[in-house]
Amino acid sequence: MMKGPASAGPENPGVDGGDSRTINPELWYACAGPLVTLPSVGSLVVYFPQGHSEQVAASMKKDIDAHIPNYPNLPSKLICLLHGVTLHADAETDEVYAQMTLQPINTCDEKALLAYDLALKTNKPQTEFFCKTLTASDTSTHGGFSVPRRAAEKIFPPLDFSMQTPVQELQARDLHDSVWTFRHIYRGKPRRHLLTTGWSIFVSGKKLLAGDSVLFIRDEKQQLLLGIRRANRQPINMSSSVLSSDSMHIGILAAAAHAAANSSLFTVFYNPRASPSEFVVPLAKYNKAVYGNQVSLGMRFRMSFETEELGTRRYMGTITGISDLDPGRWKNSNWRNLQVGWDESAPGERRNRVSIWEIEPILTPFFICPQPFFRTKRSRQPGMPGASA
Amino acid sequence: MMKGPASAGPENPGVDGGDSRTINPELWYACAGPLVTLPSVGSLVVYFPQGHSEQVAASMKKDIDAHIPNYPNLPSKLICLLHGVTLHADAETDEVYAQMTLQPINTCDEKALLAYDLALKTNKPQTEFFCKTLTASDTSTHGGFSVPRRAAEKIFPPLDFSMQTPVQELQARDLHDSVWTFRHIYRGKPRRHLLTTGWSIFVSGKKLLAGDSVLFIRDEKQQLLLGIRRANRQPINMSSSVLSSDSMHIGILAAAAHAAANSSLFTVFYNPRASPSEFVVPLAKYNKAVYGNQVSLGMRFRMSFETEELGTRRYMGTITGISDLDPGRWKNSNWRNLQVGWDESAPGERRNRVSIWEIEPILTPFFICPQPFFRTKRSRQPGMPGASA
DNA sequence: TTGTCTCCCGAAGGGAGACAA
DNA sequence: TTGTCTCCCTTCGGGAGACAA
Repeated sequence: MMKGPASAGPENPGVDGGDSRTINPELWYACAGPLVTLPSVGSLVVYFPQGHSEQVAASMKKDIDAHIPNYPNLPSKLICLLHGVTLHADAETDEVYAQMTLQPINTCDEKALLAYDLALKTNKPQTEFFCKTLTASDTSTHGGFSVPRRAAEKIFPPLDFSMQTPVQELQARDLHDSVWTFRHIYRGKPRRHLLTTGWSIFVSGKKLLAGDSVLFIRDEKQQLLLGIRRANRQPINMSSSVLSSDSMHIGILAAAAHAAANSSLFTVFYNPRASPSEFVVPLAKYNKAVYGNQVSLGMRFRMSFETEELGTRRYMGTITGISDLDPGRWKNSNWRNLQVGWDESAPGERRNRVSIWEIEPILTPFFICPQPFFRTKRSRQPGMPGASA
Repeated sequence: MMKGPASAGPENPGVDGGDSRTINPELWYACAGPLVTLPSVGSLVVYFPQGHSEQVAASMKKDIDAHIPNYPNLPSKLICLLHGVTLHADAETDEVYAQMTLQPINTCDEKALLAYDLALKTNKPQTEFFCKTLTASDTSTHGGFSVPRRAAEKIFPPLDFSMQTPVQELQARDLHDSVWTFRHIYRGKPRRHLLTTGWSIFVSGKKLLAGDSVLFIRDEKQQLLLGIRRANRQPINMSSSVLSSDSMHIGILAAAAHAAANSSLFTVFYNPRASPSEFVVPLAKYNKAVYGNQVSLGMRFRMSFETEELGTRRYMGTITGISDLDPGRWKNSNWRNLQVGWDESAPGERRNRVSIWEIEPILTPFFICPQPFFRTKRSRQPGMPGASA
């Protein structure tokens, strides 16, 4: 058994510590999942304090307490200029998250805002990759990783098949720029691709379990990148010995309120896998959804969900109600104000409340708002931003 | 090798998850260290937002950013009623911390407050314990833990010395109420006490390194308790993928300000080992120190520090300056407003700024304020709480 | 095509006394 | 009294093909 020059464990060229250096965006997006996009720097976005609060609550496994003070000056949504986005990965868990710097802007010029319809360029890189959910054998202490044939052929450098048992050494970088080395061998009867030496160190290093997934990417420079996605979406983390959850929630609201009052910058962390809370939405996407669609009770729609193996699938549903999620605190918010039912029973947790920009309404010719009394009660003037903005 | 019924690892009877159940106070205090006391529930305390902020900054390894808004309505100290104290330990690291529920009280009746001089009952339990700093051999993969003779005799149940090699099984509970089982044997030539089977599982489970300490307590019910204290006081934790450090600081200040404005409850976490920031001080202790002593430049004092092995030692120093730590944000605060020099060079990090209630002034008959011009500039009226309260 | 088993053999590590600081 | 070493022997677990789903 030949050990690499740096013996066991990953080799980390960058001075990491946290993860404050540049993270490979391809890998970040691959780990984040097919549905995650981030708004472009310099674009306008809508920030929902309510959604932000929800994400923190999900991360803390704790409901928002009732005794958080109201911030009457903080609207349920803030139009912001997105000053910066940096990609990160948790040093412990590799969980991906993004830091965004936002600046609330004056919303007096509503016309200009409505006209804001920048092309939603998806700057998600498209690259060759494969993703495999780990089997019990893959994570067992006996033996290595069984590489799916097509995956090995598509992603890994070709082996020298003139050898009796073709072998090579693979190097792949993870989100922290740590290099992991694997022995890639083609052996057995019948022949198959395996990763042997180096694999178990990776599994234990990342604390992977059967059911978790690994993904390999080959980037444009023919370098291998390596990411993980954990199966159990249990809110991994902390009951935080540092800050009470009250203080956290207050911190979010007060920081946003302060920034709104002064048009100053504030910073949020967006954690795409912690909870389905895309609380920073491109203004163009928001406008298109809110002013482009007539939503009504009974309306049918499609919505994309992530599958295993990094694909997407669309499920059909029906709008069963339109109401504020938290009428006390966040009145007239568009945040998840649609109650929905689903045609199929849920693969994982299907949500029973969504926001309008998450769905694709199906406007059949025979089903354009036939029941006027189903319309939302507060008749919304088309062409006006929501009441509380 | 006889495995316990529950095979490897600790047995955890309580449904832990976090640590929300009752933590053994003796063990908590032992792990917290000899200098840590917590104010009594129902007593009055002084809360320093500045100190709280400092602790969070230390936990985040991040300085307080300049662009945190000022909270002009938030004084540098709040007199609070302490409604509740619960003891906790971090599920990951066993780091001890306390959650305190505070209620700011109206400070109009200053006379009553000054009169407040409840006896500072130290409710720290005093129990039999021993603490040993782990050697390289203790933490090596080969062999177990060498128990100091006196420690074994004082704390462990007596062995049956009629046996040729006396052996017994020990069970000890940690802060999470997990039970760890060890084989305690008296063998070797010359004879010594050792913990063998079970020890390495404990070391790896708690991620102990040479230099860390373990402590065993025998409580009044003759049960063994087991705690750890880590050597490297590196701020262990998180660059937090949940909340920006700005939001955290704002959260602290806004939560305190909101509670102060409404005389409502708020919650803080006090982490005695994260940083020397005792930011919740019994009012009696505060009053005694602030109004009982005349502090002057050049004044000599003693101050207690923790030694290894859970003892205390007092070091001598001299007051070299009296000034606000952060004159911009927290004017006229008593929080660490004394600059000090030390007679001996520091064992670990000796602090160069302390608060008056942390020191014991030495009032020599020949050294009672001989230099009037050394007095603090804003002549403090004795009998008046600090200007900003 | 690939997940699991079992077998083989080398590495890791627990548990003992020796020895010395 | 106790920290480190070394030796012994068990256990663990990487790495191979067998075999079956």
